[in-house]
Amino acid sequence: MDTTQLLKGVLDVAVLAVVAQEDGYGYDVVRRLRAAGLEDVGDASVYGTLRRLYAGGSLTSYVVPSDEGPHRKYYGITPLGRQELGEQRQTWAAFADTMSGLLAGSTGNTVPLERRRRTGSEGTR
Amino acid sequence: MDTTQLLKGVLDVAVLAVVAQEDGYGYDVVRRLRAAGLEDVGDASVYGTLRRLYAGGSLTSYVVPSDEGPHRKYYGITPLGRQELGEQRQTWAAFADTMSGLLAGSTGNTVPLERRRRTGSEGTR
DNA sequence: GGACGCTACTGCGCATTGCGCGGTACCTTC
DNA sequence: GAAGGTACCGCGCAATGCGCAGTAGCGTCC
Repeated sequence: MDTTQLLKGVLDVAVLAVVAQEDGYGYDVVRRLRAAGLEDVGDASVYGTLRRLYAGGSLTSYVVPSDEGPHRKYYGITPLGRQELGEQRQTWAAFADTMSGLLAGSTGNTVPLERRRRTGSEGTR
Repeated sequence: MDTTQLLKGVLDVAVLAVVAQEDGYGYDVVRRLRAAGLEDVGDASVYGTLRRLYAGGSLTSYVVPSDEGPHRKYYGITPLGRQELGEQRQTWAAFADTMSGLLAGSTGNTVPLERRRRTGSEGTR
C-alpha cells in the first residue's frame, strides 16, 4: 500500500543507479523508475532528488533543447556520484539482509508455539 | 551511514516481527532490534512505534510490575497486527526485489557502454 | 485558431516518521 | 545518598516523498 515511506533514503540510490546506466532528464528518469518497478514514485520526488543530488555533487547537468517539446535538463553521474552509488548499494544490501533476517523469524501466522512466553497477562495494575 | 532514512516505514514491520515472536516491552524490543542488526535504532523511535501500532490496533498492552526496576509495559501482537505483519512482509519483499533489480543494473563502475547515448524515448509520434 | 493534451520543469506547503534530548521514576550497590 | 542501569514519556526538529498549481513549448483535433 504505502510504498511511499519505503522510498525514504532509497530514492537517492535508485536515481543514481538509473542515471549511472545512462544519462537522463527528469521526466525520463521518472518513467524509467516506474518501469523498473517503482510505479508509485511521484514526479516531484524525482525532480527534487535530482536537484539534491546535483547540489551534492553527485550529478552534473546540461540542458538540451528538444525539437518536440520543452527543453530537457539532462543529468549525468559524476565520479563522486558513482562512489556514492557504490556505498549506498552496499548499505542497502546490508540493510536488506538484516531485514530479511528479522522478518524470517515470524512467518506471519506460523509461529513455533514452543517458545511462547507465558505472557503473564497479569491484570492491569 | 545514515541508515536512519532506510528505517522509514520499516520500523513498523520490524517491531511487529519482533513482538510476534514473543511479547516484549519497549526497552526489551529496542535491545532485540539492535541485536538483530538494527544497531542504530533510537529508543524514542521504538517507543513511538509501539504506541502507534497500539493505537492502530495491531498491538495489545499490559503492564507488569517488575521486581527489580520500573514497571514494564508489555506489548503483544493482535490478529490484526499479525495480518498487518503478513502484508507488510510481502510489501517489503516485493520492494526489496524491485530495488535489487534496479541496483543490479549498475555494478557501480561496470557499465555496458554499448547502450550509451540514446534515450530515444519512443515518443508517441 | 482556440481548446486540449502531452512533454518538461519548478516551487510551495503538508504529512510521516525517526531521533536527540531532557525529564521522571524505580531499584541495587558502594 | 550518589551513581548507574532499567524503563517510559513528551517535545520539537530534520529529512524526505508527494500533491498540486503554475509555466511553457509543441502538436492535434474540431
